[in-house]
This record gives sequence, structure tokens and C-alpha cells, in this order.
Amino acid sequence: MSPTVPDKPSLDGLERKWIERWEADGTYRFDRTASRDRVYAIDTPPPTVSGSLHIGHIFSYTHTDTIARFQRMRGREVFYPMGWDDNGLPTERRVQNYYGVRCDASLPYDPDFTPPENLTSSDRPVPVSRPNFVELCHRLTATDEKTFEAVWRHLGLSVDWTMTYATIDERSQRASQRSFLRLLDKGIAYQSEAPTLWDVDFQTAVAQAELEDRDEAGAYHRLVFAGHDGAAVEIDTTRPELLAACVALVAHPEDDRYRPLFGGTVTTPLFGVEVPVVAHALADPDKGTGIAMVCTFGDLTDVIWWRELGLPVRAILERNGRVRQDASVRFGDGGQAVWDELRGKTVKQARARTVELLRDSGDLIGEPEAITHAVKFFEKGSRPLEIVTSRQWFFRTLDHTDALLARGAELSWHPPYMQARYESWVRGLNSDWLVSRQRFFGVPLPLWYPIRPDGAVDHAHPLRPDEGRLPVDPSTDVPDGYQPDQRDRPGGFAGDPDVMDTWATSSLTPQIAGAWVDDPDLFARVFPMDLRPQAHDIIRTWLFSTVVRSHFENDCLPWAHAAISGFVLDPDRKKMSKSKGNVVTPLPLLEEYGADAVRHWASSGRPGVDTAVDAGQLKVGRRLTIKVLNASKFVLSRLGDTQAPAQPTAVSAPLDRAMLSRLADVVDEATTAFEGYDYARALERTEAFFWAFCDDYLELVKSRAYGSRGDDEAASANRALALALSAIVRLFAPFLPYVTDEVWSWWNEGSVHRAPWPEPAPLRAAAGDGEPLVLDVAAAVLGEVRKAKTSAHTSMRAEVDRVVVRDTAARLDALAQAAADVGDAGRVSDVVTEEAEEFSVDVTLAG
RNA sequence: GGGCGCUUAGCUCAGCUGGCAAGAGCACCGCCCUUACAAGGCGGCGGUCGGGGGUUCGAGUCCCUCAGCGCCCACCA
Repeated sequence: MSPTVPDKPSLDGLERKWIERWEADGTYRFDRTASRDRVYAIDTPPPTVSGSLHIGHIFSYTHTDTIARFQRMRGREVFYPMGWDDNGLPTERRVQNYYGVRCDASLPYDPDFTPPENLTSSDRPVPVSRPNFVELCHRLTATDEKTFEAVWRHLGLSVDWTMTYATIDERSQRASQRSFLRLLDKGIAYQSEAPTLWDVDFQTAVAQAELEDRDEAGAYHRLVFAGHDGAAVEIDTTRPELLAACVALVAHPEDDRYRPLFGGTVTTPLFGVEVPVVAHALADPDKGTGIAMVCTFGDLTDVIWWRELGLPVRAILERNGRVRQDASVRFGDGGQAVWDELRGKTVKQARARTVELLRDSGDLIGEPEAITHAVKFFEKGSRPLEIVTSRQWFFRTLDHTDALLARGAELSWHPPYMQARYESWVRGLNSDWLVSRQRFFGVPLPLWYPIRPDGAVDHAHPLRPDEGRLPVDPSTDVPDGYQPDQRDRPGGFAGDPDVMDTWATSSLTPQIAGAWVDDPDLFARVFPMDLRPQAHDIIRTWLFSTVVRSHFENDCLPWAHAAISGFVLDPDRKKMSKSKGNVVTPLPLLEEYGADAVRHWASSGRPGVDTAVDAGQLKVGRRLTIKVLNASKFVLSRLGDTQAPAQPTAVSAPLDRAMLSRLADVVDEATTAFEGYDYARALERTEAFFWAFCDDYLELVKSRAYGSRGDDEAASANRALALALSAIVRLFAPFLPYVTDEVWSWWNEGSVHRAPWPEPAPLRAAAGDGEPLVLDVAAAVLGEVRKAKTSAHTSMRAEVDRVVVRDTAARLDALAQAAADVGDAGRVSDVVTEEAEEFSVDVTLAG
């Protein structure tokens, strides 16, 4: 094919052109007839669509895309779907704000409902039924997904856009519910009425994986408990408002100060309740006064003491975080009056009032001592978590930590040290995986419960659907053997009101994308997958939970490799956050620098390494893409001028052979790097070669390629240029998909992204005995000539009378093989050599 | 408290299994309209590779130790 090169190559319009072409040609379409060994399957992270795309998304998805493109060029059929994580709390919050509504599950469905218009921030949210609310969630996520897809296409992700899924769609719900029921059969899923961490604003239970410690201002309050015979016991507490929930005092069994009290009782201040003094090894003699107040429940240590010491429950907080109206406690003298003061108050208010009362009664010793301490929060929450007792569903993980650690060791981690995070998480697990949530927009737990004749719900005997009925919504669907009018009636049934945690569904992305059970043929071709790409912050959630599900469901790892990306930091290397206002949005960058340049920046961030947004680096990428365009134009213009020989010309000139030999090494290095998931190294090697190729080789060979040394010499140069350009464009293709496909199209049929990845062997064959030293010495001498011209303030076109090169015999031999090219490139009339120990050059300019 | 990572030119970072007379880009300074490229090219300035020990013919590269920064984990009255 004779090259067709534009006169003035430009980046303008390239992105639109190639986005359309790739779509029309189905360039990235997955061929599902490919056998498993030819398939490379990627478990793409489904981005949360309830928000805007973040530069961090651009960063890590680009990493994945370079690997996808490399594998495709290596001949693998790449299974590269895209999911949308639209299920869960973030969507609920966005829908509430966007439409100005609030879900009220007690309302009936209103088929004519339309959301309020012309919202102002002062409008109170409109209550809507759960089905109406879910409709709005679907409506908004559908438009959000379109926006996201447009950005991904702009970035040039080689996703197969015919294969998308959403974590709330029917297929995901079916997979999620099916897996839940199977885990129920295996005894992995179980329900339990137990104290769990609870967010009082979102009014839902929260799992260990969603916790976040935050440093909060607090205070130690020293309180006096009355012992027998007028003795007093002092304790320190940060939560005096829980005094009414106190069920015991606890100290270390070896603590001589308190040993005499064990087995006896003391009386709480204010409330006058008698509580036991008990011993437990977890009590730390060095903390506070060495003896602690156990409340139901102030923190997770309280839960342990309560459980292991068989203490009673005195719960005083409602699920909304306020003190209950009725205490389940019999108080001593005056206790009821104190309670009356506190009930209905928030934790904060109750704390303040309690302290006042304690001070008045003389039970507070000294003043509270201000401290800063870590407090557990729901990662999306704004108030500290409380602990309340509720019925929840769990998946057993604690019994399986050894197996899960073994799975972690089986997985190939890139970079390897990320495995340590997984291990420390698994080793630190302290509860089973809590999967039920008291929310609305999620996959429902596929269960109902019989209602006994006395009206009590019989949670111990859940009613389950056959798998063929899935997905089901127990709030509208009816269990087999029941009629709709038996819902919530004695002798009838009740639907489980809860939904599953978002991770309970997104942990099945390999099964969902691979159409587990629904399409066994596809599933067998793509599962277990090859790659899970993701950022390091969700190792404990998404990565861990996916390993758990695959372990139980398929008895294998879900993928062979995990490629962990770092974070994107702002230009000052600070973590980005909305509150700091330093979040960089990707679209302006894509528009200013172009997708290839943005991808170039992203690809320069090495696996797992946090990387700063860097305008300089983006400019470099922009410059590189323009350089690729221009260098290609030059090379192809040479090919166009030369009569294409029937047989490819041999590469005869030593300089050409040297360049090809060096290039073959680069191909080797880039290939090895990519195989090890180090896309950044592959890029760095390619780029370094390319700039040297342009600055040195092209300049050295230009004159000869134009025919200054005759046709045979020109043919060698042009053959080498053609081989090099073809390889270079393909090496860059995973990083710079737009400019490479543009350039490739100038002299090739078909997309470069379906072209074979370059092989070193043909380059080595063409290079023959090529000695890279020839290129090195020639470039070094040319550099000295340029330096001389620069310091003489003359043009690079200035003629040079004479150049004397002193160097070792070996290097002078190498130079001799390229002396004519050096002379032409430097416009040197006479190149003279003298053997010497050290390299040096004398340049005598003409005139 | 345990663990992981980082510390190389003013800035952002490469330097993989030890051989480097220490690299790139940006920034800075200077030169050049050179027929692929002036939204460019060429050249220059700039570092005792965080500190201290050790192994070695040889250490930015391996070992020990200390310090600073960042992150992960932890039952944090």
C-alpha cells in the first residue's frame, strides 16, 4: 500500500474521527467464539455513577486499557466489559438531592408521581413511596451512565460497549440473589440478632469494611461509683451519657487494686443502680483508673465484655441516636427524675446534661480532661456510630480466614507489596461480613418469613423462592403457596424489608459480567478471569469480597492477576477531596491536552504509586503525539518517493543495522514489562527510544535517505525507517490510541489496535550483525558538532571544515562505519580520527 | 502498637537481577526560521543519590540502624 500522508498532519478532529471509526468497525468487539486459552478477561471496576468522574478514574482506567490493548495486539481476544455501580447509598443520596424527595416506605405507590420542579435549597423534601423512589433512582442513573460512557469513549477505552451491566439491573439482581440462596444452603449465610455498628443518620447497620476512624475531641470524665461500707470506686469514661446503660465495672483479674471488689457490686451515680464488679483480661490497668464502666453499648470492647461475661442488656438509645423514652431499667432513688431529664435528647445533648447533673451531685471528680481520640464512623457518615441490637444477615468469613489468606497468596499482585494490605485486613477481621442494610435502593434479600397465628414474624424459618423465579422483590412478590392478601397478616407472610449491601452484589462482578448460570458457554470462556484492576483503597472491600464469593461459589480465585493503581494527588501532592476544593475534573484536561496526552500522563504513573496531576507531564504528552505525527510523515514521505521494490530491500548500512538492533532490545523490554503489568516501564522505554530515534538517527540518516549516497544506500535507510516506524507506532498504540491509529492508517489496512504486537526477531534478522555502538558514537560526535555550532552562535546548517575525533580504537571503528552519515548530518567536509584514551572532538567551522 | 511504601538535580520522577565517569522531563539560561516538526529544534547550568554503620575489587542499587513523610491494619474505658 502506498502511503497517503496529509500535507499538514494535525491532531484536530482525530478523536471524533477514530471514536466513530472504532464504533463502526467494531474494533474492540469481543469474539465470544474464542476458546478460553485465547481469551483475556478483565473484571472492569464498575464506577459509581452517582457523581462525576474523577481524575483518579481516568488514571486507573487508562492503566487497565493499556494492558487490554497490549493483550489484544498479542493476539488475545479481550473480554473487556463495563459495569455501572448504581446500586446503593450514593445513588439514594444523589436522587434525594437531585429530585428533592425522601423515601418513606410506608407510603403507597403513586403511578402519576412527578418530582417537584424548580427546586430551591430551602424546599423540604417531598416524601415518596419506595417503588416511586426506586423509579427515580433508575431514571437518574440511566442518564448518569450516558454521561460516563461519553467520557470513557473520549478517553479512548477499548471497552466492548455492547457488554455493559449495572449492579442494579436484572441480571445482577438475579446473580446476587442466586448466590445468596446458595450460600444459605451451604450454611455460609446466616442471620443473627446481635449488637452491630449502626449509623443513626442513615439508620442502617454498617459493616466492618465500611468503618473509618476519625480523631475527635472528647474528654475523660472521672465518676464515682459507691461501693459498700462507704467505699468509692472511681472510673474514667468518655461517654458519661451512657451511665444509665452501665451493666458492670470491669478490671484486670491480676489488678490488686480491684481484686477485692470482684464478685461484689457498686452503685451507679445519679441512677442508683447496683452493678457487679467483674474481671476480664482485656481491661487495661494502665488506662484511666484501671477499672472501666461497661455499657450496652459504648464501643466494641463493651460488646466483648458483655458477651464473654454474660452481662444483661440495658439499651438506652433509639435507632435515631436519641435517648429512649422508656428505660428498661429499674432505677434507685432519684434515678427516674434524672432519666426524665435525658430522654429524647441526642447523645450530645444528653452528655452535656449528664455532666451538669454529675457535677451538681458531686459525683464528678474535678473537671473533664480534654483528649483527642479515634472514634468509629461510617465512612460516608457524619456522626459517630452507635451500637444497637438488630436482626441482620451475615456471610461467614471468620471461619475461613486461612483459606482466604491462601487465596490471597495464590493471586499475582502488581505491585507485589499490595498483598500485605489484603493480609492485614483478613488477619484483622473481627466479625463476619454483614450484608443486610436497612435501605431502599439495592438488591432485596430474596426472602419472606411466615407470620404465626399470634402475629409474630417467624424469622427462624425463612421462605425462599426457587432460583427460576429470580430476581424477586419480597415487598411486592409473594412466596410460593401464599396469596397476596396474606401479606403482613397473622398466618400469612412478611417480606424481608432489607436490601443487600452494595458489596454483596459488586463482589460478583466476574460472575455478573460472565453471565454465570445464565450463559454457561460464555461463562466457561471468561471465568476465572485474567485481571482485576482497581485502586488500593478498596482492597479490603471490593477485592476481598470478590475473592470471598468466588471461593465459596466457584472454589477458585476469580482472577489470576490483580493490578493495583495508586491515587491521583493534586499538583501539590495533596490528597484530593471535595472539602478541600482541590479536585481536578478530567474533561477540561481532555479538551486542553487531548486524550492521548492525558493517557500518556496516566501511563507514566507506575503501578500502585500515587501520582500528582502535572501540567508539565501533560504538555510532554501533547508534544509526543505531535512528534509521532511529524516523524511518521517524514518517514512515510521517504517511502512514497522510493519505488517500492518487489522484494524488501536488505538493510545494509551499519548505522541502520545499529538502530534496528537497539530497537529489537526495546521491543523485548517493552514486552517483558507489559507481561509483568508494568505499562509505565514499557512506555518509558519506548519513549526514550523514540526521542533518540528522532533526534539522532533521523538526523543522521536524513541526507542518505534522500539519496545523497545513491539508491542502494537510500534503500537501506528507507527499509530501516519503515521497519522502525511500524514497530514504534505499534509500541505506542496502547498508550496513544488516537495518533497511532491515524498514522497507521496512512500506510496500512485495518486498525493498529488489531495489528500484531511487534516481535524482536524480524528486527534482529534485519539488523543482522548490527552493532549499537555505531549509533552511539555517531550520535555523540554529532552532538559535539551541534555543541560547537551552538556556542559559535551559528545555525545548524553552518558548514564545518574539519572535525577531529579522538577515541579508542573500537569506538573509532564504529564511527568509521557511519562517518559519511555523520559528515552529512553535521555538514562536515572532513572527518579525521585519532586514537586516544578519552573521547574528545575538535570542530573547525568554515569561514 | 503492628505492617507496607517512599526519601536521587528547584519541581515531578526513571535508575529492574550491584559496574554510573549519576539520568529524563519540567523550570531556568543561551543559541537556531534546519525542506518531518517554531504549540518546534539544538545546547548549557544544576545532585557528596535522607543520616550513620556494614558486605564487596566496586553500592543510588544488597544488609543493619536511625530520622522524616505517606498509607494500611489494630479490642483507642
